[in-house]
Amino acid sequence: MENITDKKRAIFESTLVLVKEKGFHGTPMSQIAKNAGVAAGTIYHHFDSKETLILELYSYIRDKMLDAMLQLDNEAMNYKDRFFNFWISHCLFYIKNPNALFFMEQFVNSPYSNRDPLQDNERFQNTFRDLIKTGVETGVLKSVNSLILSALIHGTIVNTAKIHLCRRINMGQAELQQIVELIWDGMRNIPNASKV
Amino acid sequence: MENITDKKRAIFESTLVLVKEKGFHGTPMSQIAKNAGVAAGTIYHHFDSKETLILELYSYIRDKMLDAMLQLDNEAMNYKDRFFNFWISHCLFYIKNPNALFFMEQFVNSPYSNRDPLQDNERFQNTFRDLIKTGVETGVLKSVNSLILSALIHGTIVNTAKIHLCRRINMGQAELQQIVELIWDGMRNIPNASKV
DNA sequence: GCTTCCCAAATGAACGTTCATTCGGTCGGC
DNA sequence: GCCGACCGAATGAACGTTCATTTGGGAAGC
Repeated sequence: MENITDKKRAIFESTLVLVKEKGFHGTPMSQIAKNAGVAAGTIYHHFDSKETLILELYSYIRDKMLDAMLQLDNEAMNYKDRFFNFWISHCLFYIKNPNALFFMEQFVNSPYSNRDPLQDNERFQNTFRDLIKTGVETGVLKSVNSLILSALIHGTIVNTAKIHLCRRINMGQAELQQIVELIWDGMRNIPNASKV
Repeated sequence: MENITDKKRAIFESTLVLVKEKGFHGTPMSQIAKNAGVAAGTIYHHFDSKETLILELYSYIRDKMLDAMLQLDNEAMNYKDRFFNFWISHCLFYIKNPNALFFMEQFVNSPYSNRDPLQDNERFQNTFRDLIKTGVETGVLKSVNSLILSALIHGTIVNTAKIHLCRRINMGQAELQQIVELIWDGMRNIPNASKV
């Protein structure tokens, strides 16, 4: 029942795991091939080069994440619940897919991410940004540049997942909830807030 | 008037710039040497290997950062001011030393950072953690695991600096101040906070 | 003061390895 | 028998590292 796509996926998964463990530099194409159960040459039937493979893997992961996000989002919820739901489900996605998280983190901090226009990256960022923008415009969130706000919030999500995964700090639903509350307290607009 | 240390520093600086631009993988020793104005072999008089060079550069940067932090900290301040001062000066350090920031970010997301015990890394993390711990213990900050809190806050600092450096969002003292306020609102303990 | 010797610092061509990529060939479906 | 998918040994370039050699300056001997 193995078709073309399955082989491609095997290559993707193999690359993902190896890059997480060894970094881009430390993962030879030969080992990607071996772990994927294919020959070295086969990779070049599916991808032009190692760089292309990495770039396409990035898009692949990004799309998988976007799907997961959109599936869990519920526009009918009130804003706070939607914010919480979004934050937590996003965070849980990272926690459940550590390979994806570490790959993404390495990727965005590498020269790969600057070579490509990454234009359709926009769709991913916008999904998130729109939620924040709505919050700012309706006065639920603080009146801060929504680009800055969404980047900050995304940072807290990634960070929380990393803390959970790297340090040995037990972090269940309760702790996650505590952290979102904290983020929310920072981001939300406090009408009666006038002090020196 | 050039002594041993100057050569080492030249190698460090050269590595820092190249790693930022091209990543660990993309910076050959030969180019590090060329940009530092030394011969390839010279690097090996000062460092055992490329890995050692990277590891030592990491320590070098970390210590420079620690010095900058400690110099600006003022234990006599009241807690909130001290928190703000710390956050902002830390953030400004990153903004003024983008090469250091991007190097560190690449480093911690690379396999290098797991190979080494990094025991004296503790001293760096503790400086920050102690400030947060004090806040939690005196009830100024929310009663959350201080390890988590300090990691979260450090994340916001790094993130803010990156937003400033990567996106073209103008971010002066005023915007920075706005962001710390926001972080502070999230982290501080709100005594009369009981709601559902 | 001059010469000699010494050694650490520095050099850069050469080496051996590793790795991305290529290519001639096999196999199975149509 | 043709075609696309797949294989894996072969290739060649790039890279980290080595080493025989040069350089420069300071100490010792006279």
